[in-house]
Amino acid sequence: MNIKTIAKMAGVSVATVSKIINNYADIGEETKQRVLKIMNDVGYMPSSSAKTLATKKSNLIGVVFAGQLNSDLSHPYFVSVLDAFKRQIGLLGYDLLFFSNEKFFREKEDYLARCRHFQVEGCIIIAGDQVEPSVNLLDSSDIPCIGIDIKLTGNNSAYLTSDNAKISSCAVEHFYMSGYRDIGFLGINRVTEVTTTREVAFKEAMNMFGLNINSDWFTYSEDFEGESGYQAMKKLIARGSLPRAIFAVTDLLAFGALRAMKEHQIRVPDDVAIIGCDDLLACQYSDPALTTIKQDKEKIGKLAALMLYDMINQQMDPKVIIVEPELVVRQSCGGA
Amino acid sequence: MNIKTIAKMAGVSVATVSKIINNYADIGEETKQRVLKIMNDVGYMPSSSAKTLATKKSNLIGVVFAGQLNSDLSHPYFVSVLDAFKRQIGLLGYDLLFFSNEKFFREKEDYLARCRHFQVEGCIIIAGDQVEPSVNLLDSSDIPCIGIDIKLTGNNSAYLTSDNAKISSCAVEHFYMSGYRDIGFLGINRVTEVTTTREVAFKEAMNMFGLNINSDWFTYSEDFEGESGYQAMKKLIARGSLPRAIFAVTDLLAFGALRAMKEHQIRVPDDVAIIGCDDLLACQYSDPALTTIKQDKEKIGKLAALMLYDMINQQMDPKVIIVEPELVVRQSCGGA
DNA sequence: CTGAAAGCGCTTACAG
DNA sequence: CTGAAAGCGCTTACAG
Repeated sequence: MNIKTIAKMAGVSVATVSKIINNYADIGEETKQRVLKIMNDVGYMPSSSAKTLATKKSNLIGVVFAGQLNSDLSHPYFVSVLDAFKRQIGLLGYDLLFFSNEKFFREKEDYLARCRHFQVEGCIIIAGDQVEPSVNLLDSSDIPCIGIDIKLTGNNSAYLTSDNAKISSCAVEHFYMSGYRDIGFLGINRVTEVTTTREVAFKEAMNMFGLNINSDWFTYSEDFEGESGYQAMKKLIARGSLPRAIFAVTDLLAFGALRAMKEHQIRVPDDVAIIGCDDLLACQYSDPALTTIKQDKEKIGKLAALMLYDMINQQMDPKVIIVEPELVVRQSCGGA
Repeated sequence: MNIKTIAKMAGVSVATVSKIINNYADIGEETKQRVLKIMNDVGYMPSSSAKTLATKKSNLIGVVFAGQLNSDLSHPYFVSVLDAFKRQIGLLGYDLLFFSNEKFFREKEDYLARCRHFQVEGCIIIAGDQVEPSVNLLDSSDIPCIGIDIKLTGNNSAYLTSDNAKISSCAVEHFYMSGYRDIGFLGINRVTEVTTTREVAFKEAMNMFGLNINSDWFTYSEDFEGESGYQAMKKLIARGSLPRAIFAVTDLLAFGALRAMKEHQIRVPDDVAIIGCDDLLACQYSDPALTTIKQDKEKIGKLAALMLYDMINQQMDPKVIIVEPELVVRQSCGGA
């Protein structure tokens, strides 16, 4: 079923049908209704590829999970952001194309090429670590890109991130105000925009409050999984000296730490208090419920869609938007 | 940059370039290498839409979240399945097209039309509730479809689901063997393949063990969110009489129930034991850690990809595959 | 081993 | 208000 058939059935030209599909004004009302009815009756649907080929517009947004060790659909934080993004960009009429990371044309991991290949109109790039050069290529291309937690610098790029410095200072401040002075840090052994910022800011905040930075109380997990947080916490415990409070750069890591402490009969928050970051769903149900710095996933995803849309359509000047984090007090950080 | 330019640069015909791209055998090695080098140098990438238009193959798999109240990217269980699916289907060379549910051509929610529109080669359909007729249309079309937790009956469809009857009997059996006799049920107020099966099987299992089914101990949440499980549990508590154990059809609901009980100083498992279903990550960190019936998300997602691939390529006879669930014992169900 | 040409299903100036 | 025709960038018999 194609446009030609419809034209024939209606006794009009292909051009006329095309104009009706695309809502051109200069079509007789009677003709329009007649053609519309026929299309409806036979369930005609224009071919996307033909349209894309003719117009260079695909109505598709590419989603790329950047980095060697990308989070894909496995990190609850990014999934939530993406969920909000999908909802909003859907309202604006776009569908989403998830590039598989596994395989591609002649084995090359070339995002820009893939975007051209599918003629996507814009991209959302989700942060990962060890970001490949091909992401930079995409970033600096003419394809509008919106980054989540990844600093994009291209002329047609913008990015969103929580205020990561503030996240750390929030945590330290809350510890301080709750009477904690001996504060440790559970970080991650990978070079990421986000985690690096949080660690630097953590130290600055410690300094600001005149608190001692004790490197014995710093421990690092291998990746973003809860299991790795567990391992990292066990390493810290094994060292013998424990801080009274720990800031974990991510809820997932905090959960792992919680499990390690439970195993070692270390009571939270009585022996060691802990604050995470993200406000994953599971924070409400953990033992104890996790005090955390909330990132507004809903807002970030929605804003990303809106900004990308503007960049695609009105050549809006790309910007960076920093979203405010928020302290959510639960049970894992009492008072010292 | 198109095939014509490459042909001109290499001094060969467009047809020859096309054959090289598609790895035809009947091309001179020298020619081939020369053209390949040029494509590489200029970073040429064939246009997907032109290729699709010419071949009717898009290398795209559509993902549809069925149902009025679909789970989209918000239900951790389906996200995990999808994650595994994406990884495997990516290895097989496909990218994923997520249809936005929000809006479409002339406001119609017609999945089949959308699939034709994009010429997707196959679809994965994720269960939701109040499934629209348009999903049935897609199911009974010639497009290969693989369902997750949704019974597909079309000639080119297959589906995967955990053995939901067994899930319930596992739970009841474990309760029974742990000494519990007064068992309640936390279900969901929506007509879904999965939840209906679990409820029916729950009652059958209760009968099998000669246990009393007390309707006072049945309570239903409005949807799949933890918050709704919380509300449902509060309703049950308000009725005054509590069972000694509860089977929640979903971990998310169980988490909500956990919170409600904590608020009412009901100890788990001392006062009321609970078993969930899914084995979400959060089960490990909840208070207490949740005993659950695990669905093998990894396996289901991977199998779905493999089956869909076979259906697309070798016209494999569609099948239904039932995946075995597995009891995971943690702390929420001790001994009575 | 290589190429000319028709065709895939649309859109878009342009002419009337 | 409507239509003829070129063009988008590929693939694929078919001919040589």
